[in-house]
Amino acid sequence: MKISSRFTVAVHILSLIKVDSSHPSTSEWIASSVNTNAVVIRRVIGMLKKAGLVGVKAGAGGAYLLKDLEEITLLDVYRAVAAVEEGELFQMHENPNVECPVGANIQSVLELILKRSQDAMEQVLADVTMKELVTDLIAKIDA
Amino acid sequence: MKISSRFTVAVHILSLIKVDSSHPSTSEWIASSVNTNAVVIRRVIGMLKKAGLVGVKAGAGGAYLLKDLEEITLLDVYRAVAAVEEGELFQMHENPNVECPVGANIQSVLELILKRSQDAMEQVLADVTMKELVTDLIAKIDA
DNA sequence: AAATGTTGTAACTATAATGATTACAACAAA
DNA sequence: TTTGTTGTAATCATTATAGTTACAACATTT
Repeated sequence: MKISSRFTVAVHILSLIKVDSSHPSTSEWIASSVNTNAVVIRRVIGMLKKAGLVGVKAGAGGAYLLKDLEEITLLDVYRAVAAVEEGELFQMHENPNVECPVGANIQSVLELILKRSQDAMEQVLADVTMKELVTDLIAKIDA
Repeated sequence: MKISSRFTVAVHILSLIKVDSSHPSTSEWIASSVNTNAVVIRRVIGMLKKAGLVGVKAGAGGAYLLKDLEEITLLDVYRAVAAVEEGELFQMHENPNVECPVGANIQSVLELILKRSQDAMEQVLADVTMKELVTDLIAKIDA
């Protein structure tokens, strides 16, 4: 299974808010850039709002950043949209048979390794800020 | 979303084949240790077989290892059961609007970073062999 | 050769998450 | 007051997962 596109959509949203100042960042406008339905965008923005990353002018239209892009890591975004529940990237099989020595002990052995693996993935996200991403993005746009 | 439990089930299967030599490794027997249906086990074993990790005595009953555990990394197992299609851990949103500068360029900027993140996760799996895991497992069992 | 037990698959089911869509009340700004 | 937007509920189609039943093909044992 894959990690929900909510994550990449959220990154797109934040980038667009920052890069395009010619339009108010309404859900319709963002949806036309992402190429999806405005309600999908509103749902993701709702999650970013709960995480304190953006604010929204209710009724009036338009989302805006509440933090500097330097202060937002990709991991913050990833967590904000609950792309994966914390510490739950790998699905363990449930209730192995504890009567069996292997069944009784496999979980704890695996957990350690899988956590390391997941942590490594998240660490890469933690090391990239939205600022860096948008800088790269603008470089591409201007190229 | 989470990575399919096929992966941890597969690790359980390989471990059991190695650790428990008192029984032939039939799907029923393995299923009773994993605590699931025998057909689920057969399906995973089928994938491990395609990947060349195990052989199965058709009709007679019993799976057996085709490689030394030192030669099987967790990444091999992960790939064998197609827990995640190669290079596809993160779901990108499809068809962003190329009329929009952000939509036109966000994908390529994101791809690089997400690939790094995914590679970091897989590298941890690649660095652990089934041998190490089973050694840890036996240590727990004997403790 | 026959009986037994296992494998490999197909088919079906239930469950859950995703993403798209419609609808509409609440609200802000002009 | 009008207009346009947000927040949210409700519904739907699609997809993957995991469990289950059923059964033909096959190997081993007697």
